Amino acid sequence: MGEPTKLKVIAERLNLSESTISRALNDYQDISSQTKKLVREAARELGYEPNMHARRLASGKSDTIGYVMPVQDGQLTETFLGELIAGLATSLAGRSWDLTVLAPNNAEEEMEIFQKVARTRHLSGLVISRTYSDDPRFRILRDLDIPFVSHGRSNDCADTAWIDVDNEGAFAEMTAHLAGLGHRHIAHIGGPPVYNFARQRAEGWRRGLTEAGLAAAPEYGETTELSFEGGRGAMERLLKLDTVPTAVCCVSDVVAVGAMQAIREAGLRPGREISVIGYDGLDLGAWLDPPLTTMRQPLQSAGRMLADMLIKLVEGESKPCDSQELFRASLVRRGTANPPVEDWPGSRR
Amino acid sequence: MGEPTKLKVIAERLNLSESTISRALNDYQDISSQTKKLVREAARELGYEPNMHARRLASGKSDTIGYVMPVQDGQLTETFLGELIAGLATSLAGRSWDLTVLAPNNAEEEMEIFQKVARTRHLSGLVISRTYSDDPRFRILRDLDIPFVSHGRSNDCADTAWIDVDNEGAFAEMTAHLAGLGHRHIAHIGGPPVYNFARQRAEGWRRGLTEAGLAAAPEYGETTELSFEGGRGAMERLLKLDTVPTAVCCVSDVVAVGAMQAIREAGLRPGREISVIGYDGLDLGAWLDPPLTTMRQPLQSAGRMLADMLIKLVEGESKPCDSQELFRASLVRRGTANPPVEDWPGSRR
DNA sequence: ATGATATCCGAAAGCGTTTTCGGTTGACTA
DNA sequence: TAGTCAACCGAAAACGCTTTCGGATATCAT
Repeated sequence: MGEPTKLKVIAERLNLSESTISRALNDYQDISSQTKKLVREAARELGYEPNMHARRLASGKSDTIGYVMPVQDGQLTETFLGELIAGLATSLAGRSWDLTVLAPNNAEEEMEIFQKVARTRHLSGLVISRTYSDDPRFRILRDLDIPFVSHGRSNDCADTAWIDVDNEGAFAEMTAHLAGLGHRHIAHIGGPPVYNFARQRAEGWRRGLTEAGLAAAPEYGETTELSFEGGRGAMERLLKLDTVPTAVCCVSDVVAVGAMQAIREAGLRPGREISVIGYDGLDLGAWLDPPLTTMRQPLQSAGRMLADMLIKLVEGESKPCDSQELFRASLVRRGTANPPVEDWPGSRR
Repeated sequence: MGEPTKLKVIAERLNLSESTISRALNDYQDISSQTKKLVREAARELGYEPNMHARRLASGKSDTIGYVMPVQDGQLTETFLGELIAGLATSLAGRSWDLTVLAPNNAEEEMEIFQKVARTRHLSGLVISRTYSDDPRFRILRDLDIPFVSHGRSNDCADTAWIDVDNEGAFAEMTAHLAGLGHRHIAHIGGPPVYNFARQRAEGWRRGLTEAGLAAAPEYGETTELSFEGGRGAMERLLKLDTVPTAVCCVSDVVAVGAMQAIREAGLRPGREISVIGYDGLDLGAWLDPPLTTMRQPLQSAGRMLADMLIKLVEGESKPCDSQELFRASLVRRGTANPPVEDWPGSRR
């Protein structure tokens, strides 16, 4: 109730000037620690909260970063968005920065947002996600001189800031796990190679094969949409091959669930005749029968880390190329990855 | 590159005063339409974007609303957060308002946020979600005189703005559907009654029963956490009853999936011996075997509507009690709701 | 005592808008 | 022709803070 207290009333109450109050609160070095204490107490008593618009106008800083939501081509956004945004917001709130969310509906709108940010500088930096192998945003944001960090890499990220999971390592490990169980016919259902993570995961699968001394048959490298139907369709194709694989590495849990369905529809059982491993660590995988073996990446902390990185970039405390962090994903053993069964495919092999 | 153009340069270029430029761009009535056109053209040519901090300071408005994320007690947030936030953001962007996300870690922090918003008015309004039956936030926000809309109702929402789905109607319909299929023993696995939607859904189930001329046996009204394990546990209890229900209405899809698992573990098949209907319309339900019958609510537009409502409230164009919108959920027929099987439970009944 | 140095604080000029108020035109009425 | 009234625009004061610069006082060595 009543007017919010501003610097002026604190100044009058303490018989000091507004500028002194301001500098005291901002911990300037040329204010005696005694007056600082006085000012801080008075500010607390009076319930002072700085007017952020005035502050931002005067200082030229915005203390705000923007999270650019993935363009809504699919609806693959669901899972991690909540956690990521929450992580960003809490980390920023700790330093009394703000998070604003941008939701471009297409690449064009996204570009307009970038342009506007570049002109007005009303956002100090951006977080982008869902990166493409060939992602023009990296170049553009660099050219526009907008500080940014990406959740995921691209071809063009050598000297930008990013965090990512070691997709290739994860899929190499996944493949090794299957090979270790005795599988010799290990296929891969990958995602559209425009996504950088899809390309990396396919690469990891190939590396895993060669490291296990197995050949990467080209017909075992399927590619499909990141959806249930995509996974099912790809698996159906694999099931028609002369030598049906006994194990499949899937680019995502959702795709893996689709693959499982196709396996069931072929009269087989996932985890017996054909092992399946997914990726994402979604809870829903555990609810299936049998529960889906998968790999989980640390997502809860990703938001926080992105925020911290970006703030440091904005404040000039670090350089983009020093802000690159690779996480490892870890195998979650559930029910769909087992040794191959002896008597199958039987007559066909 | 270079300095962003401000009012001054437009003024100098057109030999007009800054104030005229400002009023022309803001479509004041006391500027001739001719100069307005001139000004607008010049502004476009020069790539003018108003400095929002200056604007907000001068006007005293913030043109920003805050979305308060649900406190992270569980992780039930996942599904709808992305869509909701996207809806909010796009709708706001259309009017060049901003969306900032607040992520309190507990009720205390949430309260601090409210206090701060009340003092500084740096956010023009708030959107809250995940409402409780007994939700103190409604009173507090009203007392603090902060414009807000809620996604979900509460006991105390008679004269506040909200949008919600007709939970009671949905579960009455769901129950009627099962009764129409011939079921006479219809149970309900509900959520914690602190959540208003959980209470409403339980109520809808009861109403559906009485409208179908069936009695609501108290032991058929289960209550549990909103999780897979919760659903499984509740279903296990129902399976131990003397008269096992032949159909179950579940408060959410996730709970329903848990219930299906319990049914399977009992050697029965969901959709045959025991029908199951969930709620939320999650995609994952369609991936199960058999696919889960459920009810879907319109979520994609909820964000947009919340934003529109709140803006109108802030601008004084409407009153809270006139901003109440009830959506209907619609049945998604899939595989788990069928007529009861004749010969079951057989000997036990 | 004299200057040199620190230490602390006030004055004042911004930051880029918005918005009120009054003044200048010209047209229109009487 | 004088007066009235719109229509249109400029001047100037906010909005609440930050930040530079210089001035005052006190401290110290010379």
